[in-house]
Amino acid sequence: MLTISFHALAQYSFAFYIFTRMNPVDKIVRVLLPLPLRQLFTYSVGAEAAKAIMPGCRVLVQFGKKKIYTALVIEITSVVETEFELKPVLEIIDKVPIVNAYQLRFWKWMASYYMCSVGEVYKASLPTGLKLDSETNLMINPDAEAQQLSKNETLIYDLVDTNSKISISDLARSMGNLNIHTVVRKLVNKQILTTEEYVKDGFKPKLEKMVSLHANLNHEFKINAVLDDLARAPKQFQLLASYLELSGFTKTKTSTAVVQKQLLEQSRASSAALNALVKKEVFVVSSRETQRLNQDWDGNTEFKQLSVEQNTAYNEIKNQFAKFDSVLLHGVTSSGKTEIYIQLIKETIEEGKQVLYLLPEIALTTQLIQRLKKAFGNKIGVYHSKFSDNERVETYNALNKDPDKYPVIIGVRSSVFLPFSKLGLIIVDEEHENTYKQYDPAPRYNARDSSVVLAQMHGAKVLLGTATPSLETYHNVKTNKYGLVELFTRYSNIQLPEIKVVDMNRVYRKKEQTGNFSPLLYNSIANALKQNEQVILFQNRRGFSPYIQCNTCGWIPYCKQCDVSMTYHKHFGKLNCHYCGSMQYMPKECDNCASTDLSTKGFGTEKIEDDIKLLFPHAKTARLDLDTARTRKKYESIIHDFETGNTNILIGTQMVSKGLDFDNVSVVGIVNADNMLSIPDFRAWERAFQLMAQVSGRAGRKKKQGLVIVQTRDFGNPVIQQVIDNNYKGLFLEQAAERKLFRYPPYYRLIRISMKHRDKQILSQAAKIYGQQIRKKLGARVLGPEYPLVPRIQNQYIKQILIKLEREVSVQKLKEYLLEEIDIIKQSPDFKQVVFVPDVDPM
DNA sequence: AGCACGCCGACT
DNA sequence: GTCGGCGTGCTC
Repeated sequence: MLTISFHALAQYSFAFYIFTRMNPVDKIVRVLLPLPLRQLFTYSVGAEAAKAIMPGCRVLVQFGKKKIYTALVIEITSVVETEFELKPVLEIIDKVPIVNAYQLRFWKWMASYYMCSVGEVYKASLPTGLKLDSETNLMINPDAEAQQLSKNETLIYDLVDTNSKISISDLARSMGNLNIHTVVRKLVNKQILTTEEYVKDGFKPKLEKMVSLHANLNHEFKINAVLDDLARAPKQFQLLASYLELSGFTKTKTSTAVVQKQLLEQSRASSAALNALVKKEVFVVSSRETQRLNQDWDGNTEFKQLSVEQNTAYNEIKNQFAKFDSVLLHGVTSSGKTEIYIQLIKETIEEGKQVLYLLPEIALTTQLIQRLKKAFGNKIGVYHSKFSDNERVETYNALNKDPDKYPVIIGVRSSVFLPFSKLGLIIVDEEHENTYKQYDPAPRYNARDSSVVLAQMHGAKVLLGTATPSLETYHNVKTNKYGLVELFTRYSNIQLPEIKVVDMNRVYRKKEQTGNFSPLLYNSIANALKQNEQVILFQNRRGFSPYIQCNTCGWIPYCKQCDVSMTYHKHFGKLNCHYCGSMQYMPKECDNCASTDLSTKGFGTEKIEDDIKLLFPHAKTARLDLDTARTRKKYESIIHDFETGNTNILIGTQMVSKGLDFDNVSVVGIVNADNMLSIPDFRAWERAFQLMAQVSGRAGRKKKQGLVIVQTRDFGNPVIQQVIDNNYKGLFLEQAAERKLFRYPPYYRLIRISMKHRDKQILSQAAKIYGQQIRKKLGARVLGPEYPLVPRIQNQYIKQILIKLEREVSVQKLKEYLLEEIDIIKQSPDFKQVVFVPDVDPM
């Protein structure tokens, strides 16, 4: 099976070579490089060494003048003669393949569907620790002769001198990312600097010290003699006694090695005492490889009894799986979908198959992992970008070596790349989430859609779960591609919250507002606090205010590199561009008219927290957004504080809407629904519905109905009514009709091609010509080119072309055609540096 | 992607 | 006249 699939990948033909010169080598390998290049490359390898290589193994190769990359072997063949000398494989990293045939097939599909190279997929697939690449280090040549240096040369010389050894990338960073290559090359040519190519260390296994008895102590009487000798050294005596206990010697009379850390803890002895015993030849200390990953489960597993409704849904899912490969589980928030998943997972792993449980990036909470650990203990592997890279390598390797080590993987979108060999079930939880789509860098894949394909390759089933399905998925249900199971009762009869809408136009007209709060929201918060209940406030915008403005002349500060207004962050006292991340100080006066009358406009989470602190000085508040929860630890501690009641009011962006269960939240406030509804995107209303429905789902307690307050100036908006009525089907029908009319997904496929260049004119020209060219073939399916909402990011102008394709059109040939046309445009000298970025099924 | 080669304008 | 910036093309 392996060979067949690898051949399928060998889309790159050998005819490329003209065999002119005899250049016999023992064996050659064709390898894949982690680069956006569409070919494989050939390296030579000695016949003896070649025996150790298999397709799917990594090798180190030099590519270009300097760089060393981790390439992946695709094919091993006999000698051919090439017109140029082949470079040799520098090192064979793996004895056993670390990429299997399923993965390669999946990569190939992904590259062609998402219009990128297989190398780019390869790069995205392996955790960084498995892709060693080289850096160039610079050092001073001690024998260099003194000579006159230019300004930049001196600067670089000094930097290398003070660091004694510095990598080119570090040097470039300290020089402000200037073009340093030319200067460095000159210094190397003058023999002032020397270079050294070194391969960065990748994965390092974690070592653990183990203590065992010295070989001399092979009889119980000898041990007893030692114990007698130690009568006057109580710590050492205690150590040995503890050892005998821990190693099981006391019971079995045979001893095994014991973890040093554990031994020291148990005996409360110091390492000095241990060293003394090593010296006396009582103990021997050795190291062994250990896991970084928590294996702390006590082995007890626990399965909750399914409720009647859950059980019905569970059986229904199984029925549907008999007819469909993919099934949507449409269940309201708190309907207990997780318990159903657990049941299905249990069954799948009992059949000896693997399960992949996908979650959107942000929702990967301790809450859910704990619940699954309770059911499956150490059978669960977690794969998450906020785990350290070494931990991810461990999970990858473990899965590759032993498919039964972690039969259940919980992970974010990139876990579709793990080395599965016998998937039985993929669960895509919160399937509507847009974090399943990667935007940058390539591959711009959607993990939800990709897992349907991945499952097909393994003959596995896919369960998509959500309270608010994406239109795409629901459409697939309607057209009989996916099965459907509905679950509309909440677990343990928690009532759905009551949703009240406040007309903010009216509130502002009557000047009834307190800060940004209507009387209803204000009073409800006050009430909840009085009852010792918790409040969640949702505002889909971070920072203090989205922009500031001069009250005299209307001037608004914009980012210098992007055409977008700067967001004010009070905490840093700075203006921040949310597109390129650049910061600048809050201006004291207007740049245009020097007036000092500047005011903040609009509001974000930071402003709301500020207001709340003023209005409810005794309430403990926390903010959950990208600024406060940059790391997993910070995110978890904010959630933990709220769970345990340490904070009363949680203010946040969409982060607060993700699959969290709190049981003391009585009020949820959607502070401003309008900025969700007014986004100029065809998915805006769908997204607004999803967000509001998900946030609302956080309200409600066991015995008390929760209250959701939606503040809006767009009182009559149908989406708001649909949220109030919890009317998903209404939303679907209305939105679907519009999508059909305006030719959008799910009825049409979209491909968006973004073009970027520093020069506005050149960009417009290239975009126009490309548009005209493909319009010849595609006609009115091509829209644009147009400037996007933010037409310039980091000094690059951007134009976009949108292609709307009927579902029936065979897309594969068309994608190839689109790429060919890009190549043609880029042949023209003027447009060589225009960057084309194709995005299939954009979000 | 990343790196070297080569063309061309700015400044001793 | 040289130095350093940036565009062009190739990498087994």
